Amino acid sequence: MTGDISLDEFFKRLEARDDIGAAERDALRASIDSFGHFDSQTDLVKEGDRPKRSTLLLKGFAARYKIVGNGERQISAIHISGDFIDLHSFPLKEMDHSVLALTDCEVAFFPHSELEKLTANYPHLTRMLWLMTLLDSAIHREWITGLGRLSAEARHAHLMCELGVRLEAVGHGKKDNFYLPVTQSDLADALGVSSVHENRVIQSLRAKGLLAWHNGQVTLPDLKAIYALAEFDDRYLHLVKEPR
Amino acid sequence: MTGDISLDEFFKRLEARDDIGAAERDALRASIDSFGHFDSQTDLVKEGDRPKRSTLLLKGFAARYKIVGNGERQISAIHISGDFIDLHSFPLKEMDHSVLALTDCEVAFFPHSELEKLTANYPHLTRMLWLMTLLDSAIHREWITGLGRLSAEARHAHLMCELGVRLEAVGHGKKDNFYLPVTQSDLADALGVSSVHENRVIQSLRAKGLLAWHNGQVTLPDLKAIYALAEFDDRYLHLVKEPR
DNA sequence: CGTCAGATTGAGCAGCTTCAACGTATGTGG
DNA sequence: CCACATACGTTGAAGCTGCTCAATCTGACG
Repeated sequence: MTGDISLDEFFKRLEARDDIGAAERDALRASIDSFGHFDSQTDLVKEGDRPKRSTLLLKGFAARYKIVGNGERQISAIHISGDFIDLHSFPLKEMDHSVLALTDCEVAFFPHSELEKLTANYPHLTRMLWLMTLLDSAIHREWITGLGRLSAEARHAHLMCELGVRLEAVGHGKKDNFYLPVTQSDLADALGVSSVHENRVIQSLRAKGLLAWHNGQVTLPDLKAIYALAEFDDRYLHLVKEPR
Repeated sequence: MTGDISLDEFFKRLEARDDIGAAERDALRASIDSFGHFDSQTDLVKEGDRPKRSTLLLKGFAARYKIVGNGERQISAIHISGDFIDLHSFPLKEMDHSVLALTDCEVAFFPHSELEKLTANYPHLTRMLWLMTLLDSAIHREWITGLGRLSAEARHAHLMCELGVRLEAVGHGKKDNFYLPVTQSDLADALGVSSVHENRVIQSLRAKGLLAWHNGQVTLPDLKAIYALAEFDDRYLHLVKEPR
């Protein structure tokens, strides 16, 4: 089962922000309790859960979401390989939202008891894990800005730009060309629009020559133009390697 | 200058989630470098800054915000007494947004070098500081859900409910009655609407008997009804005292 | 009394929703 | 291999939410 499984993307994500020593890598690997698989469209964790472990996404796509009163869904984050999907449940204890597998997912489980040992013995590594949750927070703020002040078209464009950069940073595809096997409905729920309108937004971007999307393969033919339309600046992703 | 200044609200905010020992309190107090004041409408930190210290808000209201291309502003968080406004700049290093004083503000500064010592010597306290940033994150997610899937009226109601609970938790007013000296424009920028529409939303809530607001004093005459309209459930604020 | 920030009002318009239908690809059981 | 089911994508038309522009009102303050 563990044959193919690697922490490559996770280490890349960390290394993109600061050096991680061999001892720290070993400590991280030793903190893993087990590996797991989730089928597409199943929940990895549910709102109200009190997980005793945190889940690192090794392979696949997942989304944090909440359901509102009328049954509509809002996605607050899309996670890719190398992302911890619920590291925050370690200090927070109770989940205030659910996480759904958008595709089949491979994961690694880190028991909170092991994470607690890390916080006692590896201060720098603790700050790096803290940092990982702060990156989620930075992305949340960017989404809030988009939802409040940008058009649906700009928001869609922005999400494509963001995913391109994040995927490239963990070695999956390029900024302007990557695999994104999710539905228009999923994207609509992330962007806060109806699936009908999301479809029209995509058509509009296609017509402008800013987006191609076939069989889950996204291409952004004119990066400069789509960055401008989306008002995208990747600084909020903090892809700067420095002592932390 | 330090005469009136106390960390009461901050300790209340922490104690609402877990016990903080005397040694931990002392360590926190000892980590303070200096105190400061900011006039209303001035920036406490600016996007792009690389602060060498983190700022704890002791008194007043502040807002994190970004400006978009057409000059519009989106507020992504409203902070009250006892909130760290840029604790995330400790691991993140660079600010990806600015923070504005909505009123006159009193603050305490924690140099990052001191925070680093805390992470080396006080693992539990470190997790509590981490927790403080994760609460911001939880609020961000709730705002995303509102911006994406609730009406402007429900969002306004939700924000009032949230601020009531948060203010009561640090000893400022009651859930249904508190002081909020900000403008309708500020709220509009937090809720992602125009100030004209925000004014109409407020009038509608007043007409329904769900909101009174004079001279900055907010009253929610029918908590149950406004919670229902806002779909407000305070679990995302994690006001549960337990070992962390 | 003039000034200014903030609040309020009206009218017309744009973005997005809703409802409903239809298209298209893939898979499945008989 | 066909009949059917299912999921996803696409299209049209009507309507609502919230925006823009512009004017007016109000209270605080010098």
